[in-house]
Amino acid sequence: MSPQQPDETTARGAARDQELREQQVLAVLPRLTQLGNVLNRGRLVERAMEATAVRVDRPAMSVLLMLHMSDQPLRVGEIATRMQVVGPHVTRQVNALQQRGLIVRVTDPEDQRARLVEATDEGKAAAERYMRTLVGWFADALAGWPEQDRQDLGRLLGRFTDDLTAHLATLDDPTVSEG
Amino acid sequence: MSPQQPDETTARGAARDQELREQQVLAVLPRLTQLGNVLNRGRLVERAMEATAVRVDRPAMSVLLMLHMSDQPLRVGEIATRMQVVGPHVTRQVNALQQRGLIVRVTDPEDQRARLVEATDEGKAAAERYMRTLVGWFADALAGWPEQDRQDLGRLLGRFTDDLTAHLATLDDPTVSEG
DNA sequence: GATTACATACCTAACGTAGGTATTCAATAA
DNA sequence: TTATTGAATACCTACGTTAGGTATGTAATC
Repeated sequence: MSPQQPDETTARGAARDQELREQQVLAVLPRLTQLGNVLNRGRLVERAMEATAVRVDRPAMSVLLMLHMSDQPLRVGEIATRMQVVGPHVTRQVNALQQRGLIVRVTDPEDQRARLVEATDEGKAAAERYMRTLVGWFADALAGWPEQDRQDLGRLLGRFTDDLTAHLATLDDPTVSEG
Repeated sequence: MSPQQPDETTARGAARDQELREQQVLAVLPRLTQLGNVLNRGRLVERAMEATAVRVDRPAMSVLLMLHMSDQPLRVGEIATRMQVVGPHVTRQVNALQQRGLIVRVTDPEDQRARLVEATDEGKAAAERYMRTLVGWFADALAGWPEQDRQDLGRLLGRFTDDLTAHLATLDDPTVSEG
């Protein structure tokens, strides 16, 4: 600790700060793993579908939700982009949803190569029920939290995701600087 | 808003509070999805293995990390429990790690039904390199954060995971009350 | 004619389930 | 006390399922 400068601006201070961050990350990493386990292997989606009598599989529900949140018909490619998956994956799910009558495909009048995917009334109702159930569960889990903590969680989680995404991008492409 | 009581204790206040929570959850859910995508499909694990010249697949690395963090040999069943997976899955990964010389299996002298899995020197070094790389990335991503935010993220993420796990458990088994 | 938007067919990774073998434990018979 | 035997435990092997990706074909557009 230099007597001239605050600790953080000295070389030793920066090193100690980095070490502190690494300690904190070491504590957070298992939490992230655990959270992933709860969300994926806890069959959260499957249980919500059971509770709301919607019987499609997980990625299909994901497509249906995407449509529901967009409030307008979407192209297959647009759905794929928003879900960050490749086209054929969406095509499969759209096929399944169509067979169950939850969506319809119409050729885009503006470009006949493209298909517009739109939820049917039944599809919209199913998505709405499903989402209410899921959101209700999460909201209940947070019911005992102080308002400030709930706000902070949303804020920090969002920033964390963004910063992590940005930082990982720089590992691939070092010409991009992180704002 | 009753003039007699603070809003939160009235029926209308509680309903509004619930609605507020649901709004906040609606904002958080996409973030969780996005975070899951970054962590899983961002091939984070694969890239860290590439960077540290460890070439096993993801679940195998997960087993190796588990061993590394325990600082002592573990049984196959114990690894499975800690990873929240079934035994055969661990067996597969242990087989792969053994073939690459990163771990050894020895019969547990205290119970010859069981196998103790222990990292070799090479395995320990690989796990250490891998973890340093990964933790470094996360720590760098959080480098610009105020110290308070980093602390809060760890705290809230941990509590969120715990509360969510507990709440989901009550959905299966309503006899359990949530502390 | 080149490109775009989608569909179809096939492949892979990360699990899970089913069922088998080797070892231990606990109860009973000799 | 020792031998026996049924049940439980710990693991392994084989196979199925799910959520994605890759490669390639076809129709519409530029």
